[in-house]
Amino acid sequence: MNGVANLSRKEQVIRSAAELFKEKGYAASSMRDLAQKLGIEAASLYSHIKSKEEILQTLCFDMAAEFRESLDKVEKQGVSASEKLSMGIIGHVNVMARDLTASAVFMNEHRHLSNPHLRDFLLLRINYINRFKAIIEQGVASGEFKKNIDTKLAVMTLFSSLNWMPMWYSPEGSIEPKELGQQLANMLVNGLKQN
Amino acid sequence: MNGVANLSRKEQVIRSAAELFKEKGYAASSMRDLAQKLGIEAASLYSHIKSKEEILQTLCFDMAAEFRESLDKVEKQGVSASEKLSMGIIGHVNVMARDLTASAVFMNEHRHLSNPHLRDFLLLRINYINRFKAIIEQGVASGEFKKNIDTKLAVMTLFSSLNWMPMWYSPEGSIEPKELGQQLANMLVNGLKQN
DNA sequence: CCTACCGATCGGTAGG
DNA sequence: CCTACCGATCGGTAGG
Repeated sequence: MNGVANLSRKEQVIRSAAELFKEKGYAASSMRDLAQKLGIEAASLYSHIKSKEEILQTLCFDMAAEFRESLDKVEKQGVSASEKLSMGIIGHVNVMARDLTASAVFMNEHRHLSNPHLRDFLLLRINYINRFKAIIEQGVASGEFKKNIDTKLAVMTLFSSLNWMPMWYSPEGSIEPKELGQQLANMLVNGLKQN
Repeated sequence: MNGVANLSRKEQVIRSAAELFKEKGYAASSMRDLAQKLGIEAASLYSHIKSKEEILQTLCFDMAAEFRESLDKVEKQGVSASEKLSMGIIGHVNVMARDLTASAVFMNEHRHLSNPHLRDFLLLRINYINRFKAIIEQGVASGEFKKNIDTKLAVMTLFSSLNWMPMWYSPEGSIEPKELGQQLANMLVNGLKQN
């Protein structure tokens, strides 16, 4: 009946759940914990959501959609592979920085999705990774990147670095999201060593 | 009474538990799941272990000790900072490759330790990370690494890359542990770009 | 959003 | 290593 208020309350539930899932993990977070965070009874949660897993699905697939949109824009740019890779990294970091809590859940808790959701999620993820891999391969083909790199290893290393970020990064610290993305891109593309 | 047989059986329990914890996560793994894997009743597990958490403690602190020993050896070498960093990375990868299952648990499930174990674990980890950070700082001071890198960011990126490895690496694949360590070290120190 | 409640499952113990 | 069992907690429903 009250669509707007319901939506807003549902978003509060999802937000609180994300914080809880990030902190304790999905499986160790109980609906009673979540209710307590919101100051209501556990049974009352079910007027806003259908199930515990529905919350996880929302968090995971919403993040996946944002990552995809970010990469869509980058692929349209007519720039070199190394620039494209940098832009992809910066875009990925920006999406994460917009919601570090949901990003952490996306990365660490997706395995608790049941099928067919888990399967769908993993397909989205492998697709996203392969699009980055293609950019690296273009860079190898064009001579921008080293010929002897293992592109699968390179792309997995890249994603590892990016995906752990929500676990340690705090926007209150010295470095801002925009600069973080640029530093990360620079480090992964150019390495630590003085040329 | 039968010390050797007991120890061996206990190790089987811990090994199976590690596989389960890696696959489903600690909180979502039940002692009944574990018992089933071993073909015994859940209650029988408790003649080999004191509690579910004792298994997690064993896995986490044994891995932590191996990482520490590996880094001890590297620090004794009288080599340049970039060589030391490469050796540290290769050593870390070697330790992980020796037991990918325990490594995954070490990385993903340590947060389920209760205090004071969790606190102790986090102290060990921050100490290990700071030793790597010191190597990077030496490299910056000596001019081997770029002056403008954020060393905290660099070390967190390094560990992110390393720590996700057990999640995607399979020794049955094309690349062997030794080469994986070298490629990883090369990528992080020198970057992807052609010099 | 609440009270009252359900069946299932949890980690673990007693006693052999 | 087993049978038998415990109190606690789980996700979720009925009915208001």
